[in-house]
Amino acid sequence: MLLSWLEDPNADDLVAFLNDELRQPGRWLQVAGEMEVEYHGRAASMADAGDYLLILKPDASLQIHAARGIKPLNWQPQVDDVHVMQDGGRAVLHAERRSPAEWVRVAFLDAAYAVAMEPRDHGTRVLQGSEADMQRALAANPDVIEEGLEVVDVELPVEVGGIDLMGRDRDGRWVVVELKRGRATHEAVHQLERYVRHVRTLVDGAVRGILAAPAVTEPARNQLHGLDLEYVEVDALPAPPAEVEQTGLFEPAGLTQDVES
Amino acid sequence: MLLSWLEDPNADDLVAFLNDELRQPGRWLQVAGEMEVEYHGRAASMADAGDYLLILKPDASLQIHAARGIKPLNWQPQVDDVHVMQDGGRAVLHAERRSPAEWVRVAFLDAAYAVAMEPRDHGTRVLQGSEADMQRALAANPDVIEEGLEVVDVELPVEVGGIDLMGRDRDGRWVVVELKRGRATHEAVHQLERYVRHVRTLVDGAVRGILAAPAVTEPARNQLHGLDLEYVEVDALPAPPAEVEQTGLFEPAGLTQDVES
DNA sequence: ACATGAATATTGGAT
DNA sequence: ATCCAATTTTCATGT
Repeated sequence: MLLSWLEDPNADDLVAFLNDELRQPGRWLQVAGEMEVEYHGRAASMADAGDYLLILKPDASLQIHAARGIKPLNWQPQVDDVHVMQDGGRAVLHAERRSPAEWVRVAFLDAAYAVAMEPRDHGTRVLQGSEADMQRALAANPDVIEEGLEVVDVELPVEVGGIDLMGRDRDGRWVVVELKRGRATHEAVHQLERYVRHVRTLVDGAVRGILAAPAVTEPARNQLHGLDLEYVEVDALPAPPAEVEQTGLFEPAGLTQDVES
Repeated sequence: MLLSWLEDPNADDLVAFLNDELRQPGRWLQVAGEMEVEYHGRAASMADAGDYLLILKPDASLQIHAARGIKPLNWQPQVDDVHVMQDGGRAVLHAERRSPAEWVRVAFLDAAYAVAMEPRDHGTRVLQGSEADMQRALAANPDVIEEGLEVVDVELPVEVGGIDLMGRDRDGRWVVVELKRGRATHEAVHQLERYVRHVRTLVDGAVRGILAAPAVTEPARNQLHGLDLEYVEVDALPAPPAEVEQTGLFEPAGLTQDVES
């Protein structure tokens, strides 16, 4: 991964560097240091001077991270125009998005470093344990939900939304199944209730509603019972996550380190 | 912002560097280069070798970014333990979280650089235009929703959830108001319908339901009408976002640059 | 620790 | 372009 970089640049050098690099396609930039950040658009925010990390990716997404949290302090999923200029002796970056109309302005008070990378094509990524995976697995093997259950439809669109699994139990009753990959809340119960109520207007005979999830919140479980709906415990992942000790691969040869919290 | 850094380190140097820096509290680390990333926990994922950016913040949050998108490829909001070690000639970082049990493993195939920063205390940040702001503004000035509306309660907890605004109109009828800071969808309509239905079981007389948002999706609007509920357009931000041209502050002295997409 | 609901949610898919 | 639903959602705020 080619890269060029600047340490502790002054405003002139930083402006020149950024303008230079932004002219090249495919660049991935990072600038760290003391900044002020302002945003106007879907909301509006203003951050006083602080030490932040600005990331500008080759896909023209921008994010500014503070020293804590997963989520950026400010961001823009798609930057349509970016300008870098000098303003009052400071390097200033202005990123604009057309739709929705919004902009982020970063004033660099004291840049610690700036890096421009040129990443090669990234590798592929596979993810297991999504709700779609669950749906596929359960559609192929409905017995996990209930002995004798037959799946008739998957992601069946009805007026009030999409029914995850539609089936018939061993007694021929219709069964509406709502899936959640995580702990199901009362929202999931409301969804299921809506679907069941809707299906009851469409078909004759009994209609059962089953919430299938690895866990339910206590209030949700109570609501379920009150509405005469059912809960079945279903895991999102086929196998439980392997522990470090179980794999045996990652025994620390280096230092064992507890992270500060 | 103090920092130390390494360019194009070999496995030994990277392991030593990371172990060294992780021992210090308050460090903010970034490592860029070719990596393999594996995750097991709430889900499971595996990313082939690719150019990524790993960020380990002083609050013990970890994220690994690919060259596109706002969201990281992998992350961990709270790392309880990290180990850095050598494995088959590669530097390997293993980050573990206890609850929920999950881990991320990063194998560095070709690190381009590693930086350790020590950020000072960050500045303060103010955000305008949240739903809470909307709620406050409308509670203080309900005429924006409707002439003569009187707000009786804010965030009123009822069995089926929390009612954003509860009021009475000029004719003394109860009014349930559901707020959305963005475009309201059919989910908001369902929420409002639930609240209105519930309130009707609690009080005598007519109960109106109003969805207050800057916009509604077309299906949601149709559902509203079908349920005899109402929509009022309300902006989340007091003033529209200022354009670059309007401020006059950010005229590019530097290069005007269109970002590649 | 658990539950709840907002978020500049982002992201991918369907229409 | 719009709408919809999942997300390892994260995050703040209650209880």
